[in-house]
Amino acid sequence: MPRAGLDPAAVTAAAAGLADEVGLANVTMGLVAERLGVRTPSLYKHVASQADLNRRIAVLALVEVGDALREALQGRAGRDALAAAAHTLRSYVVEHPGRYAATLPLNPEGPDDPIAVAGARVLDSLAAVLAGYAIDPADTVHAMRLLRSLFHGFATIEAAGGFEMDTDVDQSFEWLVDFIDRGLKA
Amino acid sequence: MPRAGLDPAAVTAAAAGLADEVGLANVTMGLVAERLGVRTPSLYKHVASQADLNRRIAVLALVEVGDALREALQGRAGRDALAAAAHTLRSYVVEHPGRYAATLPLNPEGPDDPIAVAGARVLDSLAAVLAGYAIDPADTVHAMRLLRSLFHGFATIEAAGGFEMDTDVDQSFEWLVDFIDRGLKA
DNA sequence: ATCGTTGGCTAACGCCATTAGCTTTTAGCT
DNA sequence: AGCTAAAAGCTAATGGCGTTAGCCAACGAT
Repeated sequence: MPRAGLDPAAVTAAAAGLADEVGLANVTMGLVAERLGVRTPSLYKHVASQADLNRRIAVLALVEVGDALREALQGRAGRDALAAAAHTLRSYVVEHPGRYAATLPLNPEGPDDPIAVAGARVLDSLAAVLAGYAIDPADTVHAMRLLRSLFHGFATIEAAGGFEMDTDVDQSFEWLVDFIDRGLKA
Repeated sequence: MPRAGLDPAAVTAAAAGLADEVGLANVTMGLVAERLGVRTPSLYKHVASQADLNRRIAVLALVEVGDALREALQGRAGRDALAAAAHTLRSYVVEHPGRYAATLPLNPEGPDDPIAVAGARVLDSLAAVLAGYAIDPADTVHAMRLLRSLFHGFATIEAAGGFEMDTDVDQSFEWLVDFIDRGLKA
């Protein structure tokens, strides 16, 4: 029988795709194997465990988010950059809820943990957004946490179907971006 | 052998306590049974399944949060109420991360689903906070979603250890409450 | 052509959720 | 007080999933 020609990246990609389709919690090793046309134990030649696979999905998601943010912020500043970052993050979570969910248990095991590296790149983009506002350097950390908390919370609740659909969620999101923009200018 | 004298509430309470101690994902039926001094299958006389147990934990947490909020908001308004609600929510999540995590998959199966009822009570308290500000009625929905997203996001990231500890998280939280207060006044 | 490495497979183990069916306690009724 | 029926516990068993061990075939380098 011919070989499947897998590698860690291919396994991670398949798992990430499944996570978006059926939810991260329902991504089973058997399901990933089936998707790849392989038997379950074969996966262990490429990833160490299910926990390892989840970490790889998280890194993939953080890298993708980081790239998307960097691209979206090209040449933008101030309110423009804020809106671009906000929409980019929300779109990513809506389109890839499973991948994104894998990033929630942020447990960097060290400073060179790939998850910490990829996470830091995302934070750099958020810092770039804040650079467009005149913020007391002592407050930038707080403003960063504000953005992280708000975007993460909104995306998570939206992905979980936590908002009543009788009022337009897009409209709320625009209102929210505007609210933050006004606040950061003061 | 004497009887254990369990009921759904006791099982739920034990499971919620374990969730706070070992994390919701690690709450196994066997662990709950052991905590209660009972064999695993006996639990099924009181709860239908593990999913049912998780929903009960979520309801418990939402009721507790709702009660805590209502009490904290007694006689307060405006910035005072906002700060009280914020601190109450954060404290609850820090002290009961496992219970709170059970509330994340918000899937109300109907308008009389206990999870929807308990959730609505929490939202009522948030609405009470906003009542202390002069907000265009058309914008209250957006402001509600702002508060939910922000508090939920902050608490979730904090509970996951997602904030670098080199800058005081308490200080960020105060800054954040102040930021929202100023914004809601404009 | 061959040899070692690599990637796939089958078989097997242990843990967990769940169900079936039995036994004993216990509350309510006479 | 004694009886009965439901409720609450137990043991045994099933099926799924993660993981490991050990075997064999494919493939790249010599």
